[in-house]
Amino acid sequence: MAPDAAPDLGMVDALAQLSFLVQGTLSRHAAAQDLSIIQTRLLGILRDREPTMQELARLLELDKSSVTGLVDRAEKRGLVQRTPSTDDRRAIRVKLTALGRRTGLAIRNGFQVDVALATQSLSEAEKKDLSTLATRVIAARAAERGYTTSTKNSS
Amino acid sequence: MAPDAAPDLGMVDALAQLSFLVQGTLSRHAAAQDLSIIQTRLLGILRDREPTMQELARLLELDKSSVTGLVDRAEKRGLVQRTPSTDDRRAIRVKLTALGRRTGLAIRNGFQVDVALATQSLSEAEKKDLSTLATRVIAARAAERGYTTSTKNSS
DNA sequence: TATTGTTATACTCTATAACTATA
DNA sequence: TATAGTTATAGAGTATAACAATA
Repeated sequence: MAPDAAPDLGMVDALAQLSFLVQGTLSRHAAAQDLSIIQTRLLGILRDREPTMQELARLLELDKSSVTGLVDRAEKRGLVQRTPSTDDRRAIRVKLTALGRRTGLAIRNGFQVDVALATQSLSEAEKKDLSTLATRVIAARAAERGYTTSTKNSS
Repeated sequence: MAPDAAPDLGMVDALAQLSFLVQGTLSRHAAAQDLSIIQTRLLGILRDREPTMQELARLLELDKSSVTGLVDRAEKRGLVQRTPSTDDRRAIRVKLTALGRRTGLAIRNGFQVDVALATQSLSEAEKKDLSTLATRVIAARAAERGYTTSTKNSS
């Protein structure tokens, strides 16, 4: 049942390769809904936010003009909606439509199955360790970027 | 020194968000060399291989026509080189140039610094745990895809 | 016939620069 | 003047379909 001990790749290669593995998996489930990774990420970010275009640009680390196109395409597909901001007449807020929320969930559910498969060789304790350690790395980064406490986003 | 306990995001969100964090970091160091993530990944894969175009397509999970363009642009910049395959006159092999190897290393070195920063709040034991667990997830996947033992690639 | 690689084409994604409207 | 957002433009990255050369 235990094949060979995996020689540790070291933190640098392990994190890089894991990120490619995860992005590939996410990409396949996004493609099943005819969406790209970045569109999927947009849906994930909007899951619990209604940011302005500028805030979206900061969250996605994209230029504001890139966000315009991204939101254009998502809106054309009925996944998100632009609404005027109440307090600043220059700004607009972007929010999920019901379809956008459903689509994001469908992708997430498919991804979840693959995550379970990918981690099935780990014990329950090891799974807990992995998600906890990953969470701590993310939280440290969020703190650096000045996010307030528990910030759920992506996927 | 210990801020708040990070509430565990769960495996699904933790892996997805970590992958975006890592890709963003990698992307910034790639951009410092005026390269994209996918070009950087190409350099990483070629670090210890001289695959044919078709093998490259499988490794990158891209269509062969996409790989043609990718290698075209890398070759134009002097990062890789096409050489005819000795055993099959239809096939060609792609390999790194000295510049390609240097550039890949420069990106990797920059990335390594950020990885150290991102994980500095973990104890040495925790770092070891994280890289080991990540390695095991990668190894399980590699086994599924039929790779032979220790396969170093990416970054 | 099947496989390897390229070309033609179309679309998404991205940044830069210039613009409009509001602050 | 500065900020929020869009438009125009150019280029990378991607897939599909059709092709040439070789197996």
